[in-house]
Amino acid sequence: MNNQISLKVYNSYSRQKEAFQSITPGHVGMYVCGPTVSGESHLGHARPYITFDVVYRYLQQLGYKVRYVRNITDAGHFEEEGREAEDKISKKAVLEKLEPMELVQKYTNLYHWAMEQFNTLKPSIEPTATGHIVEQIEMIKKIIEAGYAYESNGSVYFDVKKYAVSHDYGKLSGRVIDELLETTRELEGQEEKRDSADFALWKNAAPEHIMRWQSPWGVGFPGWHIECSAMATKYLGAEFDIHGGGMDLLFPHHESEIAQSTICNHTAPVRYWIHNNMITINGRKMGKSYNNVIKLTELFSGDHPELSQAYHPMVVRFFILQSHYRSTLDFSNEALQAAEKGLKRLWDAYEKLQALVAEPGSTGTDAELGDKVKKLLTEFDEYMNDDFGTARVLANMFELVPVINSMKDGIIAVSAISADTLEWMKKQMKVFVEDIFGLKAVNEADNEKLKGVMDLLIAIRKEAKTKKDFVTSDKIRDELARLGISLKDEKGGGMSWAVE
RNA sequence: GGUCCUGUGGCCGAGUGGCUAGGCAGAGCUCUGCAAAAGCUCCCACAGCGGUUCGAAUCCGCUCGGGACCUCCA
Repeated sequence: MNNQISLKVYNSYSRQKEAFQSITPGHVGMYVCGPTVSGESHLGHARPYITFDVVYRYLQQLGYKVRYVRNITDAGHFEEEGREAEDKISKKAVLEKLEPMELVQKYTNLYHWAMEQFNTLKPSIEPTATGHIVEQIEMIKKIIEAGYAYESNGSVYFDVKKYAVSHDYGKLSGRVIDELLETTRELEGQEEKRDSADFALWKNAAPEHIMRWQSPWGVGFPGWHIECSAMATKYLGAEFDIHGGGMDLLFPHHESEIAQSTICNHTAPVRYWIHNNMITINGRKMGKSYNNVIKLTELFSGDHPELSQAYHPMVVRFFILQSHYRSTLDFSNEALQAAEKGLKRLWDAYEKLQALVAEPGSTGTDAELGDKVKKLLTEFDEYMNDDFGTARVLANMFELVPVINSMKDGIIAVSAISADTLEWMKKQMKVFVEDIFGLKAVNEADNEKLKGVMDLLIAIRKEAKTKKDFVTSDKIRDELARLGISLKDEKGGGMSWAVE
């Protein structure tokens, strides 16, 4: 609990790191913008979910009871405001000859599957937009009553100009309201708005719309910002601690959320806005409009022209953790392959560490080494508390790797560090590697039968080696390698194996 | 065009006034029947030009390059 007071997070709203203090002591409310399930998730989507998964895990590690709300946008927003009276989901449903909800279900399932591959924890609540139409309508009503929204031709718009008179519209995204008001766009349907900066709370639905609901303003569907405001308010209250999402949502999505919720609830909704940066490919943001999307299914199977091989979900997770969440992260095969090897090295050492046994009562024969280890371990907490510095923690872990390997190989005696330090290292590594970073073994290896077979093969190979029958010993190792099982001789005559 | 971010060694990426980041790749050595793994050592970078400072990759200015948002977007 001591760490709770030293956590600092970068708040996009103030543009600086702030000491984190939850509204309700011991509790944290966190809302993260979830996926629009009108298509498959891609590598770019993986970043926020893994980033905020680590935030979620870390807050819990600090002793907070966290309510983590991550929505599913299944209501389909219009393609481009006012231009096409057609929502994404209904459009694609026609193409694929599926019911809208069937399509939504398909991609929701796929998304859940991918999240499971990444070993992300499930959110506390995963509300859907279609399940909260009533709440959204109620919220819009309140905004109209307050005088900050108006109805126009069956649609409802938020009055940005009026809001800006008394509120700081544009602060989060660094927008200047006058400039926004000047922006003139020749868009169809724009005449419904009093001002081009206004945004839709409710859109009247053209007859071809499949997803449509009855409202006080006629048949239509909710605007694309209101669902988050409505669901966050419902499950986290008028004011809550953390709102997360990608930086590309800063404007207009999150800016609009602030405006809506502020009018409706008479308070700014969010204490800490946290935004992750983009994953780029060849220096360019990954996104549909750039035609450079690598879907998660493709990433895991290697089936994409940009990919020279398949990448395991844990490799991707590790790759993302190796950079700071607020920096752009550039995808390349080289970088992913480096991550793959790095993760293997780290994980191997991690497993070796857990198998080390301390000498009871040992106080450590190498004080310098002991101090170094303790310093590296202490910094885990320090770095995480400094705006979730996962990359720096990993760097420290890699500094521990040679120490661990040397102990395993007997180059350094286990007793070089005290029993207490070793125990702490084992525990601290476990907490960070598994509990906070959410990493797990890449290969699902060991079942009992395979283990039995391997024990047998190892025994035969040992015998052969003793007899200098290297033909047999090499045959065993080489044939296993062909099957994807690596067998390694170790110092002291032992052998270890792993499924690659 | 406006707003903002950014430019680190072969590649990826931390860091941010003085102290080796780290990973991957590469070179050498040790260990080893061979191999793999592992250990040790080397490769010591911060776009360019000025300025501030005892001292700058880190602060300021300019130049050049890259990017994000301003429209759906993680």
